[in-house]
Amino acid sequence: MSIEEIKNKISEGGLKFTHQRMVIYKAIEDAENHPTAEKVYEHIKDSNPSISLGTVYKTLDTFVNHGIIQKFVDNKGVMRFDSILDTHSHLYCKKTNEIKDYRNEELEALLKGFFEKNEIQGFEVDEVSIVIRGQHK
Amino acid sequence: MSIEEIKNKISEGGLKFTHQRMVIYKAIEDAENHPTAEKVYEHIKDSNPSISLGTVYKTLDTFVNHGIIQKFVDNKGVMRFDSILDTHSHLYCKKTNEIKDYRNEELEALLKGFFEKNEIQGFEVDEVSIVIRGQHK
DNA sequence: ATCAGTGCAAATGCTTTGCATCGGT
DNA sequence: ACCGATGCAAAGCATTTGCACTGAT
Repeated sequence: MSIEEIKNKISEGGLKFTHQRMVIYKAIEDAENHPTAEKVYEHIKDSNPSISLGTVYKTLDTFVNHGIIQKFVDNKGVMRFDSILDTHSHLYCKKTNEIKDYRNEELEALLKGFFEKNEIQGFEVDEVSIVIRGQHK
Repeated sequence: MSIEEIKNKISEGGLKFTHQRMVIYKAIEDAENHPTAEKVYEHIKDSNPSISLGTVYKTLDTFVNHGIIQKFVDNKGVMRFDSILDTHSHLYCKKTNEIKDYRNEELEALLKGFFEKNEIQGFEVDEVSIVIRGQHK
């Protein structure tokens, strides 16, 4: 995503465009494996030593609340951030603790079909996601 | 589950059978919505004021390591405990933060079939679980 | 009697909060 | 200039750890 596009994305909804937000957004977008707040901080602090960890947390939170990024919890209870907004599944590696995307249209269609046919009584389904645990070969 | 059965379950694998372990196991089994360590402690402390929160944490951890119970992380990053060991999905309620079981054989068969047919390259799948987010009607 | 289990308090790790200062609009 | 964004440090919460004491075998 270009700098202009990121700027527009941040500005939508009345957020101020700042250097910190630019850098933090790029860090999430560049990371291939959904980073923690700490990882984002590690990644940016060498070239931007003045950005504080607190700002990273606040900024990530702001982005999530404005629908700019998503967050979820890993199996250790730590928050992970993701610039991809549409539905996809995650592969959790027991060895390395990495979390990678898994996209499969057939699987998504299968699940969508199932929950359209089978209502859960007394419960309104918003989203369904899959957690695949295992390890890299 | 009877007291004798719980006693056997705990004794298997060389664990000592203690009053604390009995009480903590029963608290998990009785709870309909996967409790946190804190909730287990809340539930037992009136009738067992001498059991400390630290012991609840250690005991739950021991149970998990011996395959007596399971644990998972909720969407706030807090550990939840579950006396049911076989595969099942969870319903997360956005309103109440409750987590309920959802069991559906067709869904489990569907997923099992999918992952038997579709290998994920470079990744060995151990278990697949579904997270259903929504709210009670 | 032995050694695992327990209680308590201190420590840890991740995240949030308060508040004074800074900077984008 | 205004008001939101930032930096820093302190506080908060869930969980873990260390260690002396207790109790099941």
